[in-house]
Amino acid sequence: GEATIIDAWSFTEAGDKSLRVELERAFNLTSDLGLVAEVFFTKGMGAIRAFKPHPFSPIRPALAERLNTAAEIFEKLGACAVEGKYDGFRLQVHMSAGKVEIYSRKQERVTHMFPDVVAGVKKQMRAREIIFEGEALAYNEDTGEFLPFQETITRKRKYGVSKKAEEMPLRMFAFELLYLDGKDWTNEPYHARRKKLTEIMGKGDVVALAKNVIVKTPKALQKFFDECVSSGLEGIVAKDLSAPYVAGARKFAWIKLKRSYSEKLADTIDVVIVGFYYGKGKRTEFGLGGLLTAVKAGDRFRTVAKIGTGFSEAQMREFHDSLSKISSKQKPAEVDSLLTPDVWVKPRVVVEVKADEITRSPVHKCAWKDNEGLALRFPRLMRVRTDKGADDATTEKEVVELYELQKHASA
DNA sequence: TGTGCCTGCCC
DNA sequence: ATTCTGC
DNA sequence: GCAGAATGGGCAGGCACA
Repeated sequence: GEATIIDAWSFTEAGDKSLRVELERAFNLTSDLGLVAEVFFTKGMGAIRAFKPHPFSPIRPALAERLNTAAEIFEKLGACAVEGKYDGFRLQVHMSAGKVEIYSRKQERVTHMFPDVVAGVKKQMRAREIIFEGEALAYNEDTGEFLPFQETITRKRKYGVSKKAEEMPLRMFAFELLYLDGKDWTNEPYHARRKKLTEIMGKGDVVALAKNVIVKTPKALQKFFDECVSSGLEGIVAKDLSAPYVAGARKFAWIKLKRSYSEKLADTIDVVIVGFYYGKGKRTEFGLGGLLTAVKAGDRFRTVAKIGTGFSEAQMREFHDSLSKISSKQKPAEVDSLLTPDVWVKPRVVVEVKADEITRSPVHKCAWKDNEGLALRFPRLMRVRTDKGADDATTEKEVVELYELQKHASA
């Protein structure tokens, strides 16, 4: 990847990797390897050290690590800032001389998809030149509810943009200021970035500041997390008050805590394996890349998720061996599935799977009705339930109940 | 014109 | 997105 | 600790084909 290329440049000049960090910073601030190369080879390291972001070159976004409890986060950061985590898509907005461009998390130009955001930014941000970030999502003004990610994502489109924008206006929750009127803000501490962002935010319906507090105790952190979750957010992101904005890195300056990390707030269900896939790359050697799993509905087994993560290499070998022994040439008669695994398996083995939430599905047969079923979002294997048989698996009815519960929980 | 399959990008 | 593994 | 490589659900859009 880019790291290898940058290392190579460092070698040509210094004979080792010593220039890597600075070259990488230049790349992270512009997402433009060509530009970094040109500057490096024509002007040298002095110009690389002087690199700063500028409008219309997307900055590679800072990323967050994760921890599982508020206590662990506080141990790591001490007193810190905490922001609500919104379940939409991340946008980086650039504005200069009245022109606005919007970039996605992967630095794609997505301006044309969000005319409503563009208009809101022009109207609300009191700046000549700015780069800032936030999360955009669909929002119901009347009920105050956020729409599920599945709805928000339909705004990511090429055609029918203005009609869709009218039907489903977005709201953008801003959380980072990176550049303002010629000044690079990425090296400023978080508290300064946030203060400045607050100062330049004008009133309006589109852009708002992300919910934010400063906490001085683990208890306060936990309380804010609970508030966020009960108001329908995914969780929180905690930030080191004195840390700069570290572009393109997963540093412990940002730590996320999602509601699904907690045992109590996650959906953990027991599913039956009905098939498996051989897998690609490294997994070829284990003979298993993933599992097709189902819940129980009377005498039937209806698919609810594929599981492709959470097992160790040893576990993959074990699954391959044990499942091969109960394989079936064809789909077992009692299984309802639109998907075809590489190997069908008699529904016998139960595994515990964790998921962030339950979503409507066009491909999974659980609770299938009117061409739509239910599926798990972010399914991962927790453990094998050797103590359970197929009859003890979670039922379709229980999944429906969890789905209903989840809908009402976010009010 | 409509359907199904595949890809790329969101998470 | 989550998770595991080699470095 | 970090980077890389496996993998998940699902959306819009492109393309082949009926």
